[in-house]
Amino acid sequence: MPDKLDYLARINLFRELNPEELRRLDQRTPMLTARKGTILMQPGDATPVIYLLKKGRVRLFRVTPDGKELTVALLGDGNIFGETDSFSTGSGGTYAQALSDVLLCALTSQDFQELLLSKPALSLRLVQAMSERLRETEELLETLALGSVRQRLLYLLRKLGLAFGVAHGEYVRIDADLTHEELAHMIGSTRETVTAQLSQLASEGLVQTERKQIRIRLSEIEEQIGS
DNA sequence: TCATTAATGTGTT
DNA sequence: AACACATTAATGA
Repeated sequence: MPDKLDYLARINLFRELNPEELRRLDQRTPMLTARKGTILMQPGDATPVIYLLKKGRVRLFRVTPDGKELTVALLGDGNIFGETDSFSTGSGGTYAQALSDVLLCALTSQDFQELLLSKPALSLRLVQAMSERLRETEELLETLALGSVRQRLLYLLRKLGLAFGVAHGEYVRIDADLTHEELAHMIGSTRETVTAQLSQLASEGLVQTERKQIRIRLSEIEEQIGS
């Protein structure tokens, strides 16, 4: 089954674990829940922890010097995030916020290292996923630096369509409950501008929008990006 | 149902 | 892009 939650390189470590191993992991790691909106991690947190996201959605974001937020990644079930000396999913200065109620495992970096040693396939997968994340980050950087808001939004919609898309007749529905504001945070723009650009795109027939729902014509958007 | 909050739409600077 | 404000949908007491 294709992975629906693959935005900015999902690292699904659970996929590499069999049920017994998962059970063992559950037993030795504190499980915690947090409600929607909670900041799970922020720069300067004393305890280096690796989190495994068991259920829910989390966004990683950074704050620019002038106080604006830039979303760096959306994570779904099975993702990992955190900062330690030996491993980092961000580049320092990264916040993590729950976008839904979430269920997490907290691992110390020691636990995490032991886990990787006991299961080499995990390390391999981690390297692959992090390489992919790096590649996507470079691509994102280029688009953010060079593109118009329209270009950036189209780029984002394509990516979201590929990651969260569900076929919906002529359209692909982006199944991620994103608000215009959240979209703006992902492309370094503002809520109003995203709203306006989306209605522009809608008038061109490239997208259809409803509150917290967007459907896109993926292939036509890809054409637009190419040209 | 009513009141409040969240999301979106739009015009002005 | 920032701001103000209007409209509409969702939430929840």
